Amino acid sequence: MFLSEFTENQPALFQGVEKQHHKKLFATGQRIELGVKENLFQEGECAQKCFLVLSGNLKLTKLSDQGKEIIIRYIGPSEMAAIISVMKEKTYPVTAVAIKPTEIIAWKRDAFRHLMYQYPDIALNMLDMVIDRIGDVQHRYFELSCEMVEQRIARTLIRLSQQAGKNVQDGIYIDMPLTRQDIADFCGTTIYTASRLLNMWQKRGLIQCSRKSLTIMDLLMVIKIAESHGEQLEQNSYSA
Amino acid sequence: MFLSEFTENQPALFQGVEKQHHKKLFATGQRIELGVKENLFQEGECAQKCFLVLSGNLKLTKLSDQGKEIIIRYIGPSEMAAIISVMKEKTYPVTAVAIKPTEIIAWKRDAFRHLMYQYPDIALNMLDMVIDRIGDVQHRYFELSCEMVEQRIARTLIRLSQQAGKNVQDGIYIDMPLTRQDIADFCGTTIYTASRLLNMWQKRGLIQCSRKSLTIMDLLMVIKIAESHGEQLEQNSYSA
DNA sequence: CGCTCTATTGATAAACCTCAAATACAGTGG
DNA sequence: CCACTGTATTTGAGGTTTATCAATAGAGCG
Repeated sequence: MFLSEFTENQPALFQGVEKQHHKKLFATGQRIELGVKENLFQEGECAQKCFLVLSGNLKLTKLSDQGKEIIIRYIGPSEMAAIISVMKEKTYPVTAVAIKPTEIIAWKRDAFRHLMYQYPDIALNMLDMVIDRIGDVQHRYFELSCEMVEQRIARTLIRLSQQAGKNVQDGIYIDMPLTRQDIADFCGTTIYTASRLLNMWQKRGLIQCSRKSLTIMDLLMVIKIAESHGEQLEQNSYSA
Repeated sequence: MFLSEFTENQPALFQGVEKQHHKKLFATGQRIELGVKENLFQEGECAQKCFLVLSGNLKLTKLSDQGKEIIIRYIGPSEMAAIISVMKEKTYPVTAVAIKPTEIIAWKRDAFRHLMYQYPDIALNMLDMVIDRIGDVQHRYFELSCEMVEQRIARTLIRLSQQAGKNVQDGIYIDMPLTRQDIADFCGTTIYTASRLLNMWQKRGLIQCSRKSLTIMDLLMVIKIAESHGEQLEQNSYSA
């Protein structure tokens, strides 16, 4: 984790950081238009901020021209977002939605830039983080480009389980409120296809899902599907 | 452009940079496995490098498990690549192919990291650059997710014309050797579909293409296709 | 002028989206 | 606790886009 690492190594530096941030709490469902200058946390004076999630989860989404919502990623505790606000003048249309009560701290653009100038460690940490991000997006680009829906949904489940999975008696429970629409939007398919596949997997005992919960019972099998090179495992997916 | 900006503002700093880089020339078709430690520019001692293109063009690609090639991006003069090598220990499987004779300068991992520590401007410039990159990938992720092949190919042409376009008498000539396969790989379709569409556009006078050259005659119309919300302009694409 | 590699073109089929309709569910107020 | 209502999900049928396959044609090269 970026910040804690940093603060552990150099507690003195964090004093300065501490002074310049703002704490905020968002209720479930609350939306923050990251792209709108005047709207970022409702503080007109200096809206260009980046932030760190302390607790809860945010969903970062973007709306296409045709009204289709795409989920960029989910972020949870210890993850940062909106670094772009710090580096770029121009705004860009991304929305963050709290899917749980979420606590964040934010830095103003100039304060954060100043910090990075003053303490190159911060800049390098940011760079490191942003490069991880590129890896992620690029990987998902690949999946979309090469893989079939079945594999992509499987990967989505794996991804979610890595980020918000909790070991429970009968598998890995994904501790986030997710709709079918969310899952579909996260891997570039439709709610219908997602529904069909999830139900099939449930029948086969791979997962256990209801409206509000999702548990992976057989992770190995899900991984197998994600990594199958497109060939059908067992029966045809769309039959039965 | 990152480096020139930097050198103009602080010529003294560049002296240090100058000393620590390596110049290399690649012939057309030469491949560089960026992911293989021992192979990056054939200098085993310290393979983790990032580089800047001085002249020519490189194609950055990644091979999928199923053998499908995906083009990550093309880079030309003044663009950097492989920053990931500087920030991450782990290697990752990307290949750069020179599609023209290409001259680059490279920095060793440690040298570049040191530079960034010493001169935060460099780190911030890198951060800025990497964030631009995220924007690009993310945008292409969107396109793949929401748009039809026709629009994506149109966007690819626009993108290429922005990067390597030269104004000529009858349009914008794209100054890069591109095969149909390249165009297909760049926007996530097949050579067949790309061929069909390009030929159709040629018949309609939008572009002029042969095996080795590609000229956009009617950029406005290409933009219109790229931004059409999926509805057919004129006849059905696959007929005629 | 054969040989190889790339491009074209037609036919076919697969994957998946779209639409419509039915059903299940969660929350709410009585 | 139950009926009610609005939303989320499921499911089927049909259609579209685009990949795949196969075969041919063309370009460049020694």
